[in-house]
Amino acid sequence: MGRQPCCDKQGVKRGPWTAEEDKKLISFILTHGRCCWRAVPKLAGLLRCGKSCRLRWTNYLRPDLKRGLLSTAEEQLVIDLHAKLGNRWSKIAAKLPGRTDNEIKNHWNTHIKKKLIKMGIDPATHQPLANSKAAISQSTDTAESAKSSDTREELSTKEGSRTDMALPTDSSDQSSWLESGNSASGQDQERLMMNWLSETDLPMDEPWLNFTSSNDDVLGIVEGPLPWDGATDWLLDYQDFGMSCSNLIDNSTLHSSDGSNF
DNA sequence: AAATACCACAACCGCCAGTAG
DNA sequence: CCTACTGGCGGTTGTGGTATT
Repeated sequence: MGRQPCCDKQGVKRGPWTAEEDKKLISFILTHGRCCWRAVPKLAGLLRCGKSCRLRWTNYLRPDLKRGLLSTAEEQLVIDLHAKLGNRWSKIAAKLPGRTDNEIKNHWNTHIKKKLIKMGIDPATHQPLANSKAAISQSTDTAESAKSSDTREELSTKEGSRTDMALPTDSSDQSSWLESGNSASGQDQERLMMNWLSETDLPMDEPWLNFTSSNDDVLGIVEGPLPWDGATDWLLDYQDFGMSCSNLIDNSTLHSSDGSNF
């Protein structure tokens, strides 16, 4: 039988995405919706494999993504869900709007795991570790966690007030926020997007022109440092719409062939 | 100031499930 | 039922940035 690789590795670019590649991918998906990922790189003029495009989109470019550290509420939710679901990161991520499985997985491995161990809780079973000595030996094993995680926890506590902005602390607010998907209604989103596109005159074809943002942090969705440089600040405006991709796809001229959801 | 260690997270890899033909 | 193919998932790695020595 044998399985074909997702792409032939020859002539396929790997490694970090450039701002220009991001723009191409976003522009393509905004104008055409999400068709089969295998075809995306060719149609969008990218030297990437489809899988790489899909990952980049779902983990990084999707406009409905929240960025920044997980709030304490989100963190607690992750712990609870992990206790029930285990390492089913995509299922966990589905309960945290604006968060990706990759992001949660990373956060689990780098922060939560250490915290739990330090608290004497086995992150795998969520049961108390056999004894405190084991806990201590394990925690020393995990990156001398006491040394650094203390300071980080302080930091994260401090930053909690900042990151909490992304998730309303009031539970009723939160539920409505969750239901709404932290976004405008579908029609509004589309209208906003089209207005924005016309106003900003975002080039849909190459060459990519300078496009700078003057409005950073409108809805508090975009937080923390973004990996792209100033030349791609336009993404901030783009993300600020908090729009849902599915609406775009539903209304796009080119319908998704697989019909799957985000 | 330079070297080294450590951390966070973006990206990749390999596998699996679903499905069309 | 079988095969080929795609999208998605979870584990792992690579790399850039930051802290420490």
